[in-house]
Parts: sequence; structure tokens; C-alpha cells
Amino acid sequence: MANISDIIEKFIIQTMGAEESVDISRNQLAEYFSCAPSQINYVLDTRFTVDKGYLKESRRGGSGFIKISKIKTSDSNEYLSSLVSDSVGDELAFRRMEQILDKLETEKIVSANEKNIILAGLSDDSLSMPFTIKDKVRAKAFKNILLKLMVV
Amino acid sequence: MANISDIIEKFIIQTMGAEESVDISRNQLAEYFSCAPSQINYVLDTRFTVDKGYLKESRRGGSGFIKISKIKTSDSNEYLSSLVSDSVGDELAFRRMEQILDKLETEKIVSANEKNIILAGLSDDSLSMPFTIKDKVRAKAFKNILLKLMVV
DNA sequence: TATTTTGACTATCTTTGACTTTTAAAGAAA
DNA sequence: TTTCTTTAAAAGTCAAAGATAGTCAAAATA
Repeated sequence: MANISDIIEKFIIQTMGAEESVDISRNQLAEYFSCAPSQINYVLDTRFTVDKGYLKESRRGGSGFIKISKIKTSDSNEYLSSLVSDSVGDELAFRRMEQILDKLETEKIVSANEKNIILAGLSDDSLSMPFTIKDKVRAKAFKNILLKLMVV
Repeated sequence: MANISDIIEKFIIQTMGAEESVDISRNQLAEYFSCAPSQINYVLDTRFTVDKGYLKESRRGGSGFIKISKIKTSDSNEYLSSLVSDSVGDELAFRRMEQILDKLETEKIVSANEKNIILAGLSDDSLSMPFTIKDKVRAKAFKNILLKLMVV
């Protein structure tokens, strides 16, 4: 347990404390721990994963940042989480997504308007690409939406 | 967020306040913020874009000026329609979509939640496909969403 | 062998500065 | 006065340099 990845992980978790999210600077953190900047990416990729309940966003360039957000554990998130890991899978047909969204609307997890936006954005017409990959892209995109719903 | 472009952006927005437009002097502003005059152009080009709802006029030479005006969006359907038929085009980079959504949010055409859903669903990560077609698919999907917003 | 660490290379965003173009005002010529 | 020319004061353009973060594979370590 004397490895630096674990130490950086603990440091980030401690920094985040009870907050919903934390912004870090990759280079500063690497500087602080005297490690390669890509070490930070390694920590993020192995310790702050969706499975462990985190979402990440980042921006490069001047005043770039990495933002880590927590996925809270609530009943609705519990349900969304099970959708992401079990129900949706690697491929998702439009009709199946529609069914899931109907359910989510009934559960008041998404509004009618939000449902319509998702249906329009991830329709067969919107995803104009070969059938072989269409359902894969939809699965990936839909899961990203569900994950986002868990933090905001 | 300690970068000077963001600070200048905030300053201009604050100066404009509730007015329809504001006149600035590029050199004076650069002087005030101790930056290169072309820095002002950079801020204008990246932050006061049509996508974010601004128009610009300027004149060089003696008594030159830069005027920034807010685009009026009295009728939201008309605005959405112009986005679909003119502004968005055949390809749409993620950052541009983000700017358009910022404007739609300030105009209360979409909620913060809806904006986040669209950003998550049509992110680079969601649309995992070659760069050559990614922006095309995004343009198509985003326009379908805008059309839907005109109806519901 | 599996995990961690490192570093070279890439991608993206911001800042700076040299050079260009435009315009109003001042001055000169008619 | 009117018109032409010059000048100085703006703003514009573009590419290089600086500042971040991402990727991937080789090397080191557990």
C-alpha cells in the first residue's frame, strides 16, 4: 500500500470531502507528488471509474482542468445504475430505449420534455450510420445520459 | 478560471448589463487589462460569437470602435428555425453546440437539465466514431432535437 | 503475471507580437 | 471652398510560443 497511486487516490478523495465534485489540475498534482502527469490519468482511469461512482470532465489548454463528480446513492440512482450496468448493454434498439424512457417518465426521473429530447436526439434518423454500429452508439450515448442524470 | 480571457469576457458582459449593446475600445481595454490588443479579438472571437447570441460591428482608424450587440430572440420558434436552417449546418463541433445551448438556456428555451442531457448524449465520448463523421452525425441529431423543441 | 510508473508524442486552448488594413483628421494644393 | 494627399490612430490577421490535458507503450515493480 505504499504505492503512489493509492496515495493520490486518497488525497483526491480527502480533498473532495463531502462536496459533490472537485476540480484538480493534472500538472499541479503531478508536481505535488513528484510523479509523471500521466500518472494522474492512471489514477483517474483505475480509481475514479463509473463503477466506483465517479464521472469525469476535463478541458485542455490554458486554464484547463479535470473535474471529478460523485454519483450519489439514491433510490432513483440505484435504478438508473442498474439500467446502465444490466439492462442497456452494448447495443440498444430505438424501441427498447423508448420503453425504458416511458418507465423513467412514469417514475418521474425524466420529464416528458426530456424524454422527447432524448428520443429525437438518438432516433434512427439522427444516428445516420450503418446499422451495425447504430445500436452500439445509441447504447453508449444513452448510458452517458443516464450517468449524467445521476449527478445533476 | 484564472485566465484573462474569462475575466475580460465577464467584464464586457457586466459592462453591457441589461443594455442591448455596448461600445468598447480595443486598445483601451487591452491597456486596462495589460494584455495584447489581439487578446481582445481572441475574446471576441471565442466568447461573443453568433452562437452565443452576439453580433459585432467595428471600425478602424481614428475614432474607431467595436460594438457588441445582443441578438434578440423574441420568438423562440423563429430563432430555433434559423438555427436549423442556417446556423448549424452539416457539421457541428461539440464546443459550438455547447455555445448554442448556453444561449438557449439563457433564453429559457431549454432548462439546465435538458442542456446537460443533450451535452451528455452528443458528447465526443457518446458518439464514438471516426472524426470525419462525428460532427456530421452531431449536426443531424442536434437539428432533430431543435425541431422537436419547436413542437413541444 | 498483473499492476504501476515513466516518458515521448499528440491534441487543445490561451497569450503574444509582428505585420496589415482601414479610417478620420489634418494639411496642402487647386 | 473644394479636393487631394499625408499621417496617426484605430482595428484585423495570423502564426508562433506557452500552458494544459490525453494516449499509449515500454520499463519497472509487486
